[in-house]
Amino acid sequence: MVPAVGDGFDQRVYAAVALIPHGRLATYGQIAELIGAYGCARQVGWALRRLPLPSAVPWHRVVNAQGRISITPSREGSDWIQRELLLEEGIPVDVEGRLPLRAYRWEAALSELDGSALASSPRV
DNA sequence: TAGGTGACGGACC
DNA sequence: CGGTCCGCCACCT
Repeated sequence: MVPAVGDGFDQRVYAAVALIPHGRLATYGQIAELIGAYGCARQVGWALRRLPLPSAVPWHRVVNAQGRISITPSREGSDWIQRELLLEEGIPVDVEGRLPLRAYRWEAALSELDGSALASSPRV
């Protein structure tokens, strides 16, 4: 169903992030590509920034492609909260935000996309 | 309207 | 490894 209000972008980002399994990780670019917005990793970051906390969306499972939590003052602490949440899920995170992305990276399966809000993406 | 900014990514050095 | 640069695109002066 198409969202009644607003830009579907944020909604699609949240829908994609919601698919990330517990204890697994995805990158901003990965989420972007997943919703048919290849190259729009930054926009994914902004969408998560607009996410009111606390949230049911597992936003903490999204990290950058360099395998580290994006730590910046503009997040006003949500970056450290992200580290805490990941540690709780069993993912070892460096004090500098570095983590073993290769080992915990989530590979999205087409079967998981079917029927989700992502289906509204243009067919290739 | 123009220009600076950023929860990014990839190429280079 | 780490540091820079550049392309990217929506936001915010």
